[in-house]
Amino acid sequence: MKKMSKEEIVKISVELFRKQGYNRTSMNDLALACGLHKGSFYHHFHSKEALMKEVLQTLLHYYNTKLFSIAHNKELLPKERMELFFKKQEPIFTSNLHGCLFGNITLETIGVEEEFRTVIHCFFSSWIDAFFQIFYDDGNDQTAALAMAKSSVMEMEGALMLMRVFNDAKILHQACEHIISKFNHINH
Amino acid sequence: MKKMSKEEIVKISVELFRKQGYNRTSMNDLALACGLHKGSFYHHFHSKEALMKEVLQTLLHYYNTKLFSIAHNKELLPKERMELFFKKQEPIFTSNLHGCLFGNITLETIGVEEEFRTVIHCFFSSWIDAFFQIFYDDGNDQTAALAMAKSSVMEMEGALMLMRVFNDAKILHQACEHIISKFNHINH
Amino acid sequence: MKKMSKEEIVKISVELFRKQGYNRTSMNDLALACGLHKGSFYHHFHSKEALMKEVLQTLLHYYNTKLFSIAHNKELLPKERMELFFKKQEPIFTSNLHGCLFGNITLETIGVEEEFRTVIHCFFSSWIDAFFQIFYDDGNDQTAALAMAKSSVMEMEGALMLMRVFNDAKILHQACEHIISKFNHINH
Amino acid sequence: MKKMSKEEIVKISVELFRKQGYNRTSMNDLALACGLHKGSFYHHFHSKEALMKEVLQTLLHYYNTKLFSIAHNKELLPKERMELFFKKQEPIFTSNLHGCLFGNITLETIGVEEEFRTVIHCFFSSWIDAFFQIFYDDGNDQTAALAMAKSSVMEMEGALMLMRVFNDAKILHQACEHIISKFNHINH
DNA sequence: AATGAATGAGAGTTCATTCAT
DNA sequence: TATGAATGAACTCTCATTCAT
Repeated sequence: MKKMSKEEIVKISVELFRKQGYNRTSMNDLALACGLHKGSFYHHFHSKEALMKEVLQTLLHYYNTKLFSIAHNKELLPKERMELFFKKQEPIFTSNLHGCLFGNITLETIGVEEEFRTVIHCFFSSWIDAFFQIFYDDGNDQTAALAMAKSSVMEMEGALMLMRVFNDAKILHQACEHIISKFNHINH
Repeated sequence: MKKMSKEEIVKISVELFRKQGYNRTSMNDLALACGLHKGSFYHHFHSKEALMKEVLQTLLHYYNTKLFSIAHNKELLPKERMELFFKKQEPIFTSNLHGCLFGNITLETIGVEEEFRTVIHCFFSSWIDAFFQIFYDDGNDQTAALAMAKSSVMEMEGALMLMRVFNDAKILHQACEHIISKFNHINH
Repeated sequence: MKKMSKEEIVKISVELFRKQGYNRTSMNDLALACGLHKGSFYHHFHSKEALMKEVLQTLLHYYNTKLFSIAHNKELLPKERMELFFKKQEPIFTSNLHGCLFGNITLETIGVEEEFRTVIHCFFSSWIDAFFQIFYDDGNDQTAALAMAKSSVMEMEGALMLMRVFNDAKILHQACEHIISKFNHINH
Repeated sequence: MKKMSKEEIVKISVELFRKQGYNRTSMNDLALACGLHKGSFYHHFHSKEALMKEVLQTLLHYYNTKLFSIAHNKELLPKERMELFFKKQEPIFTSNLHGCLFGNITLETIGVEEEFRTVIHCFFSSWIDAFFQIFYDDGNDQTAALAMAKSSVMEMEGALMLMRVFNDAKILHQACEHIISKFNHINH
């Protein structure tokens, strides 16, 4: 009788969904990975969809508090915040070369599963907001900062895709450096 | 009795896979969309995987000849080539806001279905090659041109992702403009 | 909800396979005969082939312990052992005139399904071994005893075939008597 | 455009059915083996069952005229007839170690496909009749000759089964020799 | 005749979900 | 709360058969 907390299940589920995607990960896969039986899963989550939603919300909360919050830390210079952001993000996204769960499941689900759209939307909005803050504080005007934020998020998600295609974590690293290179030198 | 050619089936399949992804598109979905019976599909393709491979290869060939080839057209200025590329690509990628099939299925399948990796790999390599040619001809040195090419492809794939998340084709358009803005003014 | 144990399922499956053969018995047939749903079968056996293997192995074990073991019972005269063997075997093989599962599926599967060959091989080897022991103990030398054992097994399998063709259980009975008639009179 | 006569198709079908059995041999398998397309098959035979019936009838006729007829050739001694029978039969039954079509499909179909029972019945009756004739002419009384005939056919069918299980054509050969050894020495 | 496309039933299998114990 | 058995829908795929060309 293994007692599993919701948190542990969510943690393990993140990893499986991140690797295999939403549809190719069965409830059985998840249960086995948790050392539970399929049926036991339904004591914690009443459906696969509900589990996924909780997974995404937990992850969003984690990103908000651990990563995106860095952008608002006025004790650091904008460039320093970005560097810290990259430093903290890299081990998460490159682990096992499986990328970012949100990115991974966005294109798989967005055309079919409306239920995830809201969380996904929030995730990307928060990320863009975070980068916007950094670029704005770096002296760019609002429109410029927003454009830079969006384009940086895009570049990172694109980098995560190419990283998995080419099996090469350096691709993500270089994208980060490219973004860093956009910062004003005046500030330093 | 409706007669369907492989080409027609592939065309219709592209659209369904593009919208719904690989796993959520069943052989039945595809058959119905073609006005055929489930079993009739296997007259043309011996498995779903084989169909998908043919879909991807056909599409890759299409991109190579219709889009990526533009990059090597020396009769146009580099920037003009890029503009033509964007002009031709936009209606394809934005139609129904379903994005780019390759991008859409990459993150869904790459961790599980090894069989598609090669075509996907080719697609991204060809795209990067094409952009490299343009940036190189625009006067950038090899390393710079390659970096610009990669980062542009990433930005576009990221833009396609955000386009679908935010239901807004403008996002892709702006990414294109952002890339165009990187061109040297000297050439013009 | 009807609960079915593996053993019960195997028992029922033996009967169906014995009557209809391997290929003409569908998972649906088996499920219905067990009062289960097609899909429920896969809770117990992960494939039809796996089910069949278990069926054959269970049956082989049954034959080894209940029938072939008689051959080694030194408390009985060789001829008595053979008579006991025939007495015990007859109700099994003649029930519903469906013959012997191993014999029935050997010629159906041996040219196509390599997976069953090993168990089938074991079955016939064990049977020949058993008869060899009896004939050897009856005073025949090794080569003679082996030849008699083989030819008796062949005659019985042939009899089982003709029994089903002619719908007549007597055919098997006569084959048994014919084999009994080979025993030395000296022992008695 | 390959023109195939019914005879050629039947010949090829015998081989496939002999190896793979009835149910595991698809119309497609047969068509391909004949260098035809599935659809073309139905110009010659209106169903798989009809094809099989014709295959069995053709084969029965072949056996009747080429093999079983030997038994009635009064110019030869009974034992010589049996020897000739075995000589002619052996290459047919041992080729590719696939055995005898009738034997191979009897146990697969007899419990399910009533349509083949009659031909199968005829085949075995003819065979037993032939052997009966030989043993009767060898000086055995009617009941003895019939018993010997039956038991010889059984032994041969059993030998064919074991031959395939043990991948060893010698098994059939030894069964033939065993049968030959039953002949009266007085006649020779 | 031969072809190639379509049919439709059904096979084996997977899977999210339910529920008695 | 955990288990293990059952469910039923859906999925991929096979196959005998049909039929216009």
